[in-house]
Amino acid sequence: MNYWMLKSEPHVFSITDLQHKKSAIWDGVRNYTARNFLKTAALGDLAFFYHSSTEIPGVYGLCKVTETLLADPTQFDPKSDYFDPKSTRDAPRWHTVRVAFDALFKTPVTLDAMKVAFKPDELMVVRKGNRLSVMPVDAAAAQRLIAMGAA
DNA sequence: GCCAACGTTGGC
DNA sequence: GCCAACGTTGGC
Repeated sequence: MNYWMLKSEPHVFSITDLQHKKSAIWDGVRNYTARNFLKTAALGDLAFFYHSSTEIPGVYGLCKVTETLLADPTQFDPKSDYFDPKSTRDAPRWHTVRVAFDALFKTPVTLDAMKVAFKPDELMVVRKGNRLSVMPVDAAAAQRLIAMGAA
């Protein structure tokens, strides 16, 4: 099983939004590196839900991959901010996953806390200049994050 | 294929 | 709102 970190701006879509919806397609990823990571996600993978561009950025909980290799529907929608005129139904450019709400962290793991707890080579999100919205998390770091969130 | 200009992300 | 650190675009 793989672990991921998924970034979202909470004023657009937050983990409590996901909690209410139960599950959601992770749409709007328009970066090839991030998409390529999403394409390797497998059923049952666990993802850390990261709130970005907010007062206290950090991981607020967990979700789980329940469907893989979905064509992101927003790429076909001319009214969507994520519309991609170069994408066709036959050859979609943007694939993503569906995630289901799993848990809220008892204690959110803030970016500040992650910077203290992890070296840059241990966790991508604390690397300088990192802007990826989808990142892999290795098993050791994942276990530590889960422990920090549950404490 | 190079690279300048431009756009975006996201912390601060 | 600023700006660093990217990624993308398009002329050549």
